[in-house]
Amino acid sequence: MTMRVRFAPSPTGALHIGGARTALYNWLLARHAGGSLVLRVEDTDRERSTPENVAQIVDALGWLELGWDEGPFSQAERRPRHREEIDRLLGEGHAYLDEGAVRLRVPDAGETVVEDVIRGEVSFPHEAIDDFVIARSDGSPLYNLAVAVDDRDMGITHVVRGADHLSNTPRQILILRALGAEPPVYAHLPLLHGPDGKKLSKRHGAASVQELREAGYLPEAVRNYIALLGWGYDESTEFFTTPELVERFSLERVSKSPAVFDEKKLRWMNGHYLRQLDAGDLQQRLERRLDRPVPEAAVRIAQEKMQTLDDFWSLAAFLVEPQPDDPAAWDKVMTAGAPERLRRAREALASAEPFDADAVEQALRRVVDDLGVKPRDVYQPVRVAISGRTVSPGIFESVAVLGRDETLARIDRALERAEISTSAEPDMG
RNA sequence: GGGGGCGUGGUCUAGUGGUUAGGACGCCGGCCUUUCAAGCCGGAGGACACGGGUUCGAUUCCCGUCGCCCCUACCA
Repeated sequence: MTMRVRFAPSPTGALHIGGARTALYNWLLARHAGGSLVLRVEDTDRERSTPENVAQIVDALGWLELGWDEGPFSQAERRPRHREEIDRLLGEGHAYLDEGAVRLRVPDAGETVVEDVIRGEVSFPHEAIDDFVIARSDGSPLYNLAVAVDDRDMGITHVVRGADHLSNTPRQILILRALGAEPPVYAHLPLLHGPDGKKLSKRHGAASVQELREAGYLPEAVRNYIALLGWGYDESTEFFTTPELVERFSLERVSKSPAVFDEKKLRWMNGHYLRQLDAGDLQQRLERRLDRPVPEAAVRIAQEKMQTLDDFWSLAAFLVEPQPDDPAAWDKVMTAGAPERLRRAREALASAEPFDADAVEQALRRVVDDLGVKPRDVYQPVRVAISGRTVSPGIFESVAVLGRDETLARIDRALERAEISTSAEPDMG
């Protein structure tokens, strides 16, 4: 029997990183087994489900490059089908009316056992399960009923979802059995928690896929990172290409304990992916994102220090157009001796030939030697003069990319300012 | 309250009845006679939640306790 899995988000909000991970695991399983992934939108809560949220989820999956084979199906649209089964359950005595609502008859004794791939056998005593409602008094079907009917109708072989559904599973099995169907294989993934240990919610930083995208993360990095939230392959491998993930992922190795989303590690991993991109590709992604052309040379030298796409602008905007000074950077670097060192740097750069990173480096090192100062005493004023900040791509590369004319012009402007501020504060050194 | 799940350094994880408990992020320090969120090197940090067992020996098996989470809705 070929594997059929499903991703069944409820469109009551944006797709969270936890949902994204569930989608990824299902996708990996389907790809690995040559089976199918069904996208089913569980929108039977008409109060909270919105078309905008559905669109957002579809969009997020698209960005993550997690395609599906069938769907998206709307659970709400399958209501007539659910109704049929509810009537059948009623007719066969498996369910009964209670103040208009329909309740499933749950045996008083015994237990229902969930065979979970990740957690083993989990038993639920029937005494702890009430005759639960499967249809509202207006006739509309409820979650557990809809899920059970849909999973069976759609031929789902493996239900892979968050552990928050484990307690609902015996109810779904009870419905399935009353319908005369065999339950699928279940696998309940460990939940994702926020840094405070609580269930992940909007309050926990960049928790939605949209926010991750806006923050400048790469879909391939996000996939790699979330794959590792609840799963590990061996004792040291951290990076997996998507084909490797398809090949190596297995439910048996999924862990049981909840994980916490750590954006710091995602940043690190994203930086690694960013550095592997070829400059042209990165340039295209940046231009699409910033909606403006950016020079390839600037992309090339910024690449080695970026961790997110968003970092590009703060790191290299000065290469695209003049940037205002960061006052703190100015104060820190433009001390009493700075103007003299800047003047010497200007002089050396004026005659550097050709104006490339090597020549710039030689020129500036000569200034350092001649003055007998520390390298940073020369480099930092130059850096602040051209970029306005204490952080930038490599200084020699930055100067070379900026070009001689622009570099000299910016140093001149800095010199003017430095002289004004130095004479205004004669005591400063 | 009832039922269920989970518990390896701050975080993600590997692992086994006998290991110096491995890797990664983060953190700290050094190097790159330049900043740095990059790179390289080094370091601190865990007696594997706690208490009992079983065992020659338990992080690994059993029981209990505690903690956290989930379900217990005419939400999903």
